[in-house]
Order: sequence, then structure tokens, then C-alpha cells
Amino acid sequence: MARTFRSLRRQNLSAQVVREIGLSIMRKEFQPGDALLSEPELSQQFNVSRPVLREALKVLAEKGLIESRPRTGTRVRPRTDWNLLDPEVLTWQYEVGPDPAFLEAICEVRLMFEPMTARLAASRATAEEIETIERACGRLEELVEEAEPYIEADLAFHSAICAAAHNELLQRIVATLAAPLRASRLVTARLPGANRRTMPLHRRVAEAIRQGQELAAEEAMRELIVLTTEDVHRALGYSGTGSDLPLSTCPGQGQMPATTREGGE
Amino acid sequence: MARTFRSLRRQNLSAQVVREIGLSIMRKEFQPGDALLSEPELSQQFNVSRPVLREALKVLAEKGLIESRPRTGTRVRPRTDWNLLDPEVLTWQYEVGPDPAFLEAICEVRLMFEPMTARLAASRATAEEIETIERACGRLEELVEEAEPYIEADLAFHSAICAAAHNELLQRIVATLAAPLRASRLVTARLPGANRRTMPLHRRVAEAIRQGQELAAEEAMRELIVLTTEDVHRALGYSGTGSDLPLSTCPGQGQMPATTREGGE
DNA sequence: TACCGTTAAATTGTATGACAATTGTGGAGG
DNA sequence: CCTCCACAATTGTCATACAATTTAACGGTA
Repeated sequence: MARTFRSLRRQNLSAQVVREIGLSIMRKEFQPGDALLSEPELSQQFNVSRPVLREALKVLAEKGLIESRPRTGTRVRPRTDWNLLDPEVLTWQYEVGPDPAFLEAICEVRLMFEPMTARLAASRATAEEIETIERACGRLEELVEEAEPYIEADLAFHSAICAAAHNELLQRIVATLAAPLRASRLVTARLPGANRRTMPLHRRVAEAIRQGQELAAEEAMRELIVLTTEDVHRALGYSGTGSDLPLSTCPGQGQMPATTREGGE
Repeated sequence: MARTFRSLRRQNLSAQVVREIGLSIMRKEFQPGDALLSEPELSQQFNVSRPVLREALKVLAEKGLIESRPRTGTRVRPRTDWNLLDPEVLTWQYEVGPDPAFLEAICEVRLMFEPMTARLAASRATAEEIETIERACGRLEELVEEAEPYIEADLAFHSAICAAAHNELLQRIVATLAAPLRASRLVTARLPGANRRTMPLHRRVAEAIRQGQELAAEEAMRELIVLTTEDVHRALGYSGTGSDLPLSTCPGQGQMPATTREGGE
């Protein structure tokens, strides 16, 4: 037996099979309704034993991509059931073809939770966490001319802020979104001056968090995300109106409950 | 062999093992660093074959709970690596002991996402989607006196709005958070008049979305979430100050880019 | 002819046993 | 005391067989 793709074995066999099948599903090589060969056939096709293949199918089922039932076989589930929050699914999604609509979705989601995350961070960050954020911001300034290293530093910056918000769930969301975000930044990073343009806002965010100014941190972060969203749009060659995306969330109506006071803690 | 827990077999053996081990990890029966017996021992303990046990371990590894390596065995990963966005993990988390801090985290995340989701829905909902939302709201009014059925209707309401936002990621996040939410609502639903209290706001949200009033929808949804958050606090026996949680996100500073106009589409 | 129950085949689910690959530990040798 | 090697324990993989389940076809009956 050839074990064709065993050459690049740096991980489990089942993991390789998972990736192969997962990618082929992303490429829409199967109709959502049905298909996928039987386990014996698949195991033969991939040159692996049936237990290994079954482990792979279990993982794919866990990701919501497939569903196995006796007699019926394993069917590909509709896209709405896919676990889009799974890092691997996200990565595959991006590999088979960077979807502008998906990037748009990510930007929207970031715009929803990052500003308020910054606000929580300003309210709750400990001394060490503030220190970490400041250091990350410093590294950002150092690497402003670089491309890839800057992306990592940027992710570290946002991740540090998220950690300071003391909300497990948030941290998980950020960690999940890191993969596609990294990929998207690879696009925007090519834009000349994009990094430098967002630098002042990064500083403002870090500064506001350090001083515990909740609203200032929230607003600065919002502007920052808006800016990077625009960069994404430019990189995708949008017309640039952006009027479809609500960029802010400041109601001119509706009284706020006075539960927060600026600067004090 | 006894196959002790085969009595309640309505699902796979591996699924049962997954649940058993997953729950025992949630109960912190293992130190994050190490432990878990070897595969042969575990398979004997659960009265299943090794392939079945391995499938279960694969699933648990997929959820970020464990990590298997040759010679070392399978170790329990630190809590920060757990995939808290996994529905099953979320459910187990809640089963072993409803954590107030976790409920708090969920409320915070909802407060981040749902208002802007409503806004997007107001901007993008199609006629059919509006119809679905209205119907869900109607059902809500019918069931206002019930307990459990109301919860399901409430989830359907929010889910419908989320679908109208046309953002895959959002839909996934909301769907994921629905599980623990359902559990938490089982607590708050006991509060007398809680359902009736939020009824007007539900109507306002639906109405705003129907008329395409983005800001109104966002604001109404924000108030709605604030209200339900307060209910959660009351159900948990909080003091009720709520000053720790920023309940709004209306900056009194910072000029907004004029990208949205009320009512027009 | 239409309908319903039975049967049978196909597929997943489970079990067993054996061997290979990997890796950490301890022991032997420098 | 350090280095290197061999060993042992554990996961990783394989092959095969059988059980359980479910769909679908078939045939019997009203």
C-alpha cells in the first residue's frame, strides 16, 4: 500500500483524514443533503483502517459537518449546522477561498464585542494586566513597519485586553476568532501605512484602560475597529461607502441608566 | 460483563463515555496537569472496547478537555483551553453546578451582541423574517403565564432576530449560548411576573425591527437584556446594585460617523 | 389496486487481539 | 557528573469478525 499522503506525517492519521474530508466538504464537493461513501470504502480510499477513519468521522461529526446513522450512512449536514466557531472549520473555510462576506461578518462581530471588552478591561484590569497591555502596545509600536510580526503583536494586544475583562466566554470567542483574523490581516497588512494609521488609537485604548476610563476605552476601541474594518474593505476593493454597516452604537435617544461614572472606580 | 450504564442506551456507547468523562472533568476530579488512566484501564472501567473509548477520547480532545500523547498518556488540559463555546461543555458546566460567575459572563456577552444584532436585523430583515419575528413575539404573549414553554418561545424569538441579522457567526454564537441560557432561564422563570415585565420590550423590539428603525431596535433590545440580567441577579440573590456591570454603551463623548439614518432603508 | 406487515440487506456500531511508533525514564558508560 | 543509549509504557494503527439498527423492497391481504 502506498500510503500516499503519509509523507507529510507530523500528526495523527485520523487528523489528516479529518483535514482531507473537512476541506472537501468546504469545497462543496458534496450536496448538503447526502452522499459520502461508506466507512469501508472511505477507509480504503484514504488507505487507513476503519477505526482510524471512524475516529476522523467522529471529529467531523463533532464539528457539525456530518452525521452518521446506521443504514443511511454518513451524510453531510447543511451549512447552518456547521460549527463556525471551531478553529479548524474556520481555517478550512478560509483556505478554500477567503469569503468577503465572512470577513464582513467577522468585522461586525468584532465591532460588537471589542469596544465593550475594552470597557470591561478599563473597569477590571489589575496592575499586572495593565502592564501586559502596555507592553503589547509597546511592541506594536516597535513593529509598526513589519508585516507578519505586527499581526501577531496586534493579536496579542487584543488578547491581553480581553484577558483583563475577566470574562471566560469572551476570551474563548477572541481565541476562536484569532485564526480567521490572522488570515484577514494578511490581506490588510499589505496596505501601505495601515499599521501606522491605527497606532494612535492603540495608544489611546491602552492609555484609557490604564487610567480606568471606561467610556474612553470603549470609544477608542470602537474607532479602532471601525478603522480596521475600513482597511479590510479597502483591501477587498470595496466602493468604500460602508453605509451598510452600522459603525457605531450611540443612540440619540433613550436614557441610560446611570450605572457608570467616568474615571472613578 | 455488567454493562452497568447500558440501561439508558438511547445513544452511542462512545457518547455515553464522553459524557461520563466530561462530567468528571467538570467536577474537577482531576488536576489540570495530569492523570486519567491509560486507555486499556479506562476501557475496562467503562466496559467498552478500546476503539469505542478512543472515539470518546477523540471527541473530548476536540472539546479541548484532554490531550493524548504516546508514553505520557492522556492528560487533562487547563481550564483556559476548554472550549467553553461547545454546547455539551456548556451543558456539563451547568449540570455540575450553576456557576453565578458564568451566568454573569453570559449576560455580559448577550449585552454585547444582542442589541447590535437587533440593529442589524432592523436594517436587513426580509419580509418573511419580519413575519417570523412577529409570530414568535405573538407566541411569547400567549405563553406569558407558562414557565418552560415560554423559555422555548423566548429563545425562538431571539433566534429569529439573529437570523434576520444575516451574519453566520452571530447565529452560531447565539445558538451556542442558547443552551446555558435555557438552563439559566429555568431559574429566572420562577420569578413572579418576570415574563410579563419584559413583554412590552419584546413588542418594542419586534415593532422597531418591522419598521426598520435601527437605533430604536438596538435600544429596546439593550433594555430588554438589562432587564433579564437583573432578573438573573435577583434569582441569584444579588444585592441588586449592578454597578459592577456596565449596562449601557452610550458614550456622552465621541462623535459618531454619520453612517446610519433612522428609519430609512 | 392500495395498504400494511414482514423480511432482508446494507450500513454503522462494537468487540478482540495483535503489532508498530513514539517518547520519557532510568541505567550504563564515559 | 554528564551524556548517551536502551528499555518499557502508552498511544497509534491495523485486520477481522459480529451485533444492532434502519431503510427499503417484497409479498400477502383487504
